[in-house]
Amino acid sequence: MNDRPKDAQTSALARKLSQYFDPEIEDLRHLAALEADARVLPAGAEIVKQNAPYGESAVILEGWCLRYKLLPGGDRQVINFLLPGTFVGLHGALFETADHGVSALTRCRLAFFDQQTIAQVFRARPRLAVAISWDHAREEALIIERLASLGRRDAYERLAHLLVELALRISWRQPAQRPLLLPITQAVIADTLGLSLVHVSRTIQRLREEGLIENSAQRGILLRDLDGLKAVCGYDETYLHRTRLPEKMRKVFEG
Amino acid sequence: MNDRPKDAQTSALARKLSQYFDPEIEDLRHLAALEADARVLPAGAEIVKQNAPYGESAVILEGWCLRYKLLPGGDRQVINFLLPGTFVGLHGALFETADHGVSALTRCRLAFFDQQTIAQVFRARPRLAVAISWDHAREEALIIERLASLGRRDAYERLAHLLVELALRISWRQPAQRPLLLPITQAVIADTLGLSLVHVSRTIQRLREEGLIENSAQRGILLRDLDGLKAVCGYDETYLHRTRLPEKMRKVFEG
DNA sequence: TCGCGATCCCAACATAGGTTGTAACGCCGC
DNA sequence: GCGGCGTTACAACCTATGTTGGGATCGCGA
Repeated sequence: MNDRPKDAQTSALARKLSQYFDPEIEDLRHLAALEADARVLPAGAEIVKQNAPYGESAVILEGWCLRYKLLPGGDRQVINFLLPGTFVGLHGALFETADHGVSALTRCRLAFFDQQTIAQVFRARPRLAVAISWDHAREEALIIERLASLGRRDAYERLAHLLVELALRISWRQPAQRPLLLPITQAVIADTLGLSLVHVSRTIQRLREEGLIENSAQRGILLRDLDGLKAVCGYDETYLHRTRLPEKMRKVFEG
Repeated sequence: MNDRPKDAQTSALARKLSQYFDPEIEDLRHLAALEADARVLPAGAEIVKQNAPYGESAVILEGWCLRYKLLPGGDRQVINFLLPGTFVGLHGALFETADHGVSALTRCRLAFFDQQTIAQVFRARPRLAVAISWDHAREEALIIERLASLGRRDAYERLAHLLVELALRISWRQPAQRPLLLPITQAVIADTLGLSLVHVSRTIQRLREEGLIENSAQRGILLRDLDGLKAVCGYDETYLHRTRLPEKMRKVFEG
């Protein structure tokens, strides 16, 4: 469903939104305006500071970021993983203070823009506003699925589910990429799945013994048997919503 | 901050969005168009069916609804509680199939509208589109806080946190309402907090023994000591975002 | 009036997962 | 080469929570 020719030069943002609709030249021009001010950040850099007033908003051009929440006790709960083409602090800017933080998981390239620019985009291209709402709803679906994981799956299933989800999200963007190596540490996994570091280690060990993953190589986790992992957690990818806007809806919103 | 005079006749939706900005007459007229087709549903009615194509969208006029996800094993994970003034299936309509269900928790009055109508509203009143995005971001913040609860709080704190959150959401809408009686069963709480029914019962008992709550009366849980409950979970209400759009942002988006 | 389903209570037992502690390995700056 | 830091491995023990099973209460429809 996503096999139309793609320009390798296209920005990640445009590529993502074009999963939703066919952007016109004018749309692409406005998206490009958002991506003018690119900066490189090292892994671990803090992009949005929790409990501080919101600063600038940005789009991720390259690399992974992490949204997380710090709790009174000092614990950290990872909310979700942000891949290239994702906004950082777009909707949050509508609030006074940030109720969560965002940091760079890997080395990243981000494009910062001010609110004037995005407001301008919304006014000039209402269909982009709808596309961005659609994208927001899709990101929310990921968070909801994680919620269901924490609530109703055990550590073994949770881990398998997370690994499959990340693998699908990556390989959807870069179908060619092999092997499937995820750039995450066990500490990040623990804070994502609501487990202790030790138990993550135990559970990874189990998956390894069963031949589903491997992590001897370098940093990161190597997925060896994606279908096996899917079977472990009964993976159902409906929530990823890997489809375009239904034709019926398109007519309504484009009309 | 929210003590401007309110017309009791105003719809819940208009009241909610006016926490965000001052609607003009024209805005209210368009919102009213969404609320024309009101229907009453009994408690337990299914509004959105998981795994089925999306049907109509709606706004809640009265009563509480429940968003939930059914997992392969038959477990249910409650996503969040929808109060009057909340949309049902608004963004979901942009997807092909529903990845979660919505049902009426209490007897409800809902106003259904078709996509043509809402698209029309967005075109005619862009500021309403922004207001609705703001509202969406606020609902998402609730889900994220729940995620943090499931990941990093124990049963005792989780329960206290949920009770405080619901109490604040209700009493914000109806400051006068006393006593604070929540219309939820222990089974719903269990499915919300990722606990077993039995453990919810145990934990409620503990809160009762400590004089924080009471549930002898009728159906539901009666909150007796809100500050005590807040202390139990270290409640920080930042994530509720009970503030209006920052002045700076207002200028940008209204300009 | 009876019975039935939903809700809630309670106790005994089982286990998933947390906590603490130790150790090995690779990477990087000095 | 050394030392420190981040990451991972693994074992012993502990506790929060799940499971099972029994029973009480209440509202409501037949």
